[in-house]
Amino acid sequence: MNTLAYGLLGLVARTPSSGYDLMLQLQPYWQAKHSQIYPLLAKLEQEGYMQFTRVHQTDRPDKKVYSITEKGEIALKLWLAEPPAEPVTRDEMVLKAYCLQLTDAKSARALFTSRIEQCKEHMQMYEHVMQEMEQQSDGHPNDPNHPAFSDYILLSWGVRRMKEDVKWCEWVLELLEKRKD
Amino acid sequence: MNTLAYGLLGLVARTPSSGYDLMLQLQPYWQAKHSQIYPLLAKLEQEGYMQFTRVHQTDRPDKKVYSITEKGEIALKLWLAEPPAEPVTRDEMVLKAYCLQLTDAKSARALFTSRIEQCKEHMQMYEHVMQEMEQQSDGHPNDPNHPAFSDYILLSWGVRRMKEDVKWCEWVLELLEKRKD
DNA sequence: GGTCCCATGTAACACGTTACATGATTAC
DNA sequence: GTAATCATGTAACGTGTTACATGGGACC
Repeated sequence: MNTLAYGLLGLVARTPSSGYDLMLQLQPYWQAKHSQIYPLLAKLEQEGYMQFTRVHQTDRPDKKVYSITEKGEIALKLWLAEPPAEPVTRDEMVLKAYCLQLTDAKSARALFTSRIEQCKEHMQMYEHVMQEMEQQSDGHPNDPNHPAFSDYILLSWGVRRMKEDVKWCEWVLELLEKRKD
Repeated sequence: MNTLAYGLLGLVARTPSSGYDLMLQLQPYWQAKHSQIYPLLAKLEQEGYMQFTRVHQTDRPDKKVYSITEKGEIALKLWLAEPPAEPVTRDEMVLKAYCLQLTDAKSARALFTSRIEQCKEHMQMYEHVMQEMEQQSDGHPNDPNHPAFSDYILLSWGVRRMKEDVKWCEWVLELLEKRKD
């Protein structure tokens, strides 16, 4: 049982889904390809954490819809009660920023303007989804009892982080103005 | 040539160092164990991106001090000119937050209080190093011509992020007050 | 005497990505 | 026709972690 396994367990606990669907749902929160997900689902099913039913579709290929078992729910709740592991971030940008002195001023600036663009793209995506949520008439998602509460807070985290990263990049760009080459 | 290889190249370009030293220097920016670094350094040396000289020490074991070659510098500068890849973050916290509805209110709150503690610890470390930098008498590191400029901006990024994450956790904790169980 | 730091390496395993493989339906 | 989406899987490879292996010096 690794983190990806618990992530999948968490998704199917909310809504029974196919492997393909889980892959898409998981993307924003944990990057994993279908080639990693399918074998893991098979393993989780064999070990009794999940079960699946084959669902026939006429317009599309048939699918296996996975749902959580009692054993899976117990394991999931035990995992949830443990404090979260420290995040692991692998950002090429950090390594490149560390080498600023080795580049010309132009490349140095480009590093931060590129990152600003990346951040803004993500921010717009997040904000768009949040706005759609807020416009639904089933209550506001900032209510912790709303079913989309967790989605809402994670999106707002994304927006906050992107905003802060943009601010930082702009601050660095300002400092870089004073650079002599 | 992968990202870790360029990271090592960037470090030795600034200061020729041993594998052990590179491992320690790299830790804050890219997590890698010595078992990954030593073979990679050997490969980079064989392919002509780096060279090493054996340095004898009396009180400690001898070491191999790696420095960058011309070929290495060219490769490094080409890499620096490319826009940075999108960061990859793997944070268990995100997956756990997604499952908030499945836990009791107590575990839900614990998730965010634990994260606040983690953030504050990091923040204090970063701030401590920054303060030490500022107290050195060789100019202020927020000058882009200062040799520690890149270290300084990366530390300040760390502090900013940690502060923002704490704020977000506190915001979520406030919202969670209204939860009915 | 035990533990920590320095210093370098290999081996086995776990995790993640890319590529290979198949095949139907929908949209341009 | 050609590309995209849905749907599931395997194989090969690259990356990252844990464990094994060695050995001297410093410190308590």
